[in-house]
Amino acid sequence: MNWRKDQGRERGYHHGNLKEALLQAALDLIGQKGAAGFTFADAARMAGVSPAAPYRHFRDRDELLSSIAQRGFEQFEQVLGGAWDDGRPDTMSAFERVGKAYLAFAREEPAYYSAMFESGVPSDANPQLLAVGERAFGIIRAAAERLAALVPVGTPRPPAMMMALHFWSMSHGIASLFSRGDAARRKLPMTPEELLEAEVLIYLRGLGFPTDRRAEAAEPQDKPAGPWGKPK
Amino acid sequence: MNWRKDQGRERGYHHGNLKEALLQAALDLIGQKGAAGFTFADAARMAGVSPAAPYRHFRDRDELLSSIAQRGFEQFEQVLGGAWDDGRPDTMSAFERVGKAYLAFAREEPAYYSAMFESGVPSDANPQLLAVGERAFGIIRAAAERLAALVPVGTPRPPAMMMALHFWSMSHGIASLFSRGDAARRKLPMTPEELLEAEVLIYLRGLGFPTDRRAEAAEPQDKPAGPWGKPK
DNA sequence: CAGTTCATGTAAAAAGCTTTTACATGAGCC
DNA sequence: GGCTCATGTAAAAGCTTTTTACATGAACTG
Repeated sequence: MNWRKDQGRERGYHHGNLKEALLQAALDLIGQKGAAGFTFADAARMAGVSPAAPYRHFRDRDELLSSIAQRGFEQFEQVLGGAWDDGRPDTMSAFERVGKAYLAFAREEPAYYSAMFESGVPSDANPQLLAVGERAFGIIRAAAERLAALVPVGTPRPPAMMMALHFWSMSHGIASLFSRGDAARRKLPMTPEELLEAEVLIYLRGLGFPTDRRAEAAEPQDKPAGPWGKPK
Repeated sequence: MNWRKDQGRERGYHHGNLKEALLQAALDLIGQKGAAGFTFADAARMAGVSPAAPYRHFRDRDELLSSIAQRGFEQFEQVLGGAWDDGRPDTMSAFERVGKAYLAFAREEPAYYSAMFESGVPSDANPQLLAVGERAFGIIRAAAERLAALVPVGTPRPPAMMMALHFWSMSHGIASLFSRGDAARRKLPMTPEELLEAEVLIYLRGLGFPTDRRAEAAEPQDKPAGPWGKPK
């Protein structure tokens, strides 16, 4: 049977780039029908190969899923890292960007987000997945550490790790309850971004940060020159 | 073929309570293999009937799943409602109970929690599911409203609805990231309960609540005698 | 109590997915 | 040109889902 029907020109017996095509197809399918609905055979069909072909590149359906989760975390790390930008031009506004970037990723890449957090793929399915997940969280933790250093004296200062977990759970909670593409979205009196921003603001106020949004610029050079150049 | 092999005594051609048995079986299976892994045929087998029998009680696999989600929300409503107990003996401690109850439910009933929030069942799969979901959230919102009434004067007081959404997303974020039975649990420097309690405490401090845990008892009789009797 | 009815179950079958095994192809290499 | 091995295909077994026709017996009905 001819599997590569009419999708572009024939490429002959060998596909040439099947692994990539399968990853892309699976991503599309997850986006359309959810992580649960996606089918190995469907991905093969979409790539124009026989149902057995994918087994040359992935041990089974789960390995394909975890590969997508891994790729998702890689992009996630990029996005969060870019948003954080080592805390430039100042910790507070960079931090705010990270939050927005988190929600933007969940909204714009629901297929990746779904594979990463809602597909049932264990976070330690393979060492690389675990590692890249840690790196992504590491960005949130780095931001939390910089924020922790700014907590006004006289206020109880929780461990930076705990703050990072708080930020992560706030973001993930909002993303998974309200910021997804599917019909699970509840009707909100505001956007998820506004909801998260308000939540973080109240939380930071609870840590003693000044309540005025403008006061955030007053970032003291508390540590004598970290590894980051001064913002120009 | 004899479907009702050796599980207890024979009950003859008719099962007698198949719907209930299927719901129970499905719940067990979801608990063991996750919402994605659970199979309609498996539930039938576990109930001791033919693979076609479940179709007499559920339109398809999805309807069984959403029935479980609905039942889960009913229990959730009970648990949260019991914990809230109309804010007795005081708003703050009752509120704290609700948070603990939320996480306890997620941990002790992972199968229900999974069907409710991670199975891909749309929140409006049927009107009753939507309704009971709203009622459960309504408890959180009621608590948020009572808390909002206690926000000290001079502090910006966010809409109670927004506070409720914040509490929900905090709880759900922690539950779904850290408080689940499966291997997705990350290693934490503290329990999920402690994590949530700290998060809520900081948030409340951000709303102007006294930071001292003991000060919480000082709840003014702000409204002249609500519908709740005074705690004995 | 006999007879009928109807909800509830079974059997069988079609269609599709997963995964394995044996075989086919052809790209890259001596 | 001829090997060799990665990469595809075909075929098959064993699942699941879902439908259709038929079987059973519990509960009315007269």
